[in-house]
Amino acid sequence: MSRYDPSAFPPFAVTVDLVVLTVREHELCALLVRRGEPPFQGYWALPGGFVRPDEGLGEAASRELAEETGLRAHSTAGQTAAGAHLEQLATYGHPQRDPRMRVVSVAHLALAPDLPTPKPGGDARGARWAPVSELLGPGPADREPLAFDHALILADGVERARSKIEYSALATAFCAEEFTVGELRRVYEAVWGVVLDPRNFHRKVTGTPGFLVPSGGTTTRQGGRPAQLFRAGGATVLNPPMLRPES
Amino acid sequence: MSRYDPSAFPPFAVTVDLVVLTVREHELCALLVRRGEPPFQGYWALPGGFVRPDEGLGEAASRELAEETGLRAHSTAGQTAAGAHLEQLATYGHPQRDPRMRVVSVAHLALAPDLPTPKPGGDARGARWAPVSELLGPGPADREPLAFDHALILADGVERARSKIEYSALATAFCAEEFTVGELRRVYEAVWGVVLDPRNFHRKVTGTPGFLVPSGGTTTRQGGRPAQLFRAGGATVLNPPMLRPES
DNA sequence: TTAATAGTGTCTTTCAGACACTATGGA
DNA sequence: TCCATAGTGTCTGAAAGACACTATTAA
Repeated sequence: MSRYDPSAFPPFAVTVDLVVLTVREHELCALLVRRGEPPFQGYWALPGGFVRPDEGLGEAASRELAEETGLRAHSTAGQTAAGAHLEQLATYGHPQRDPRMRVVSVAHLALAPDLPTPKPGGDARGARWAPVSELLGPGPADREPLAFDHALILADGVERARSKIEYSALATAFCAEEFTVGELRRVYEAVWGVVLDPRNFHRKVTGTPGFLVPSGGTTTRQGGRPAQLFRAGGATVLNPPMLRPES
Repeated sequence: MSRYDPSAFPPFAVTVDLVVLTVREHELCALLVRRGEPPFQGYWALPGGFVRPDEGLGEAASRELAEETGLRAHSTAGQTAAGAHLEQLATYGHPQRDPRMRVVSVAHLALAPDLPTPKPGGDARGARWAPVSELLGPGPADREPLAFDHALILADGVERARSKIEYSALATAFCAEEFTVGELRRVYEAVWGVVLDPRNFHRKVTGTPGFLVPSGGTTTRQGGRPAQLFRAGGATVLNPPMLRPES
């Protein structure tokens, strides 16, 4: 009973699927594409595709992300100007998840700032940003289902994002290169679906070493008193963490 | 450019590899098996094997765990008598990670109580529990390397375990069905490689709702004053968490 | 002036960490 | 008796949450 018999392995197809999240108009949104062929023709699905024979899993995810959004991914450290955070999420391999053949999908999670194009992707298929609240949660049972097991993957990705912004500086991946404390707070509020105290949030976020560095300027783009502009500091883990309010 | 063309997908082999951790004699240990055939013949490796055409990824991991250790896995909730915790860890698919062919491995993490058999597995291959400290970290450069990318997978699994016992009740998966507070403390000390204050640990762990439930009895198996016996409570997330000492 | 957002200060409670002290068994 | 471990109490400092108050812009 050899463990790796190259002449007699069961054949699998391996794909990557992407949970691409952004914050638009105070709402957490996910990128969906419309399927142009069966199965699930006409359904909305997560972007994704086959892993090529000579590329790694992260490479494949990065390539798909660029094809769909034009974003360059930074899978290790924080993002820069035209970049997004990208990390592996989980792998889904239920034998019947694709009705045609055995497909194992390595899902990845990408966090991006609000993109200028409302309908991204140069592809011929349709694409849209859909509010996560309309896709998941205790919504009406008649809402449009996603293709394959993509609702499950999306739910896992959203939960990963919600929990990771507690202990890491990842929330800045949703912001532009320069942002205010208020804009960062609205990111947390949108991702968690809560309302946070602006004063406590300000004290906490500016008091966490390495989270934010002042970039010098100010802006009044949110109205009111001019707010300092910040960039993401080098820190990846937050100490103390930003704790999500309970229940 | 169809995304799922069943007639022209690149063929992959899909395996599961297991990071099986336990605590033996105050040390965090991982289960290794010796490879009986090339490549890496004679090297120590993580247990694992091919995913069968009709089984899911978690099923495959559970089957491999049972074959290697006799443990039944409980992948969702806490473990029971002869069970271990099992969860998906991450997927490794570098194109050259196996010299013979394209293999994508879905690694899983299993946490088990100290097993009665020092050399587990009814298989003909050798197997052993190896202290994690001897396999990872800034040890001597002449230490025996693991097969494939298994050192990387092991490091990721150990880091996952170290971080998960902070926020979840998973540390009880390393204990027998009934255990004392001191035994649980020694689990934390072994996994984190630190020394904890017994009094503060006791106060914290007994004050966290749902973590421990008294089972009524006492034991003196650790010497000293008789200690209360506990079972794992139903809680999966700990609030407040058990924070790992810094640096 | 009013409305809106930015930012500071202050109080209370909770909890982590340090550590004195008591309790209860075995050798 | 001594020694080991179990378990409680008490103090201090850090930080979260509630919220009064000031600051600075645009309409």
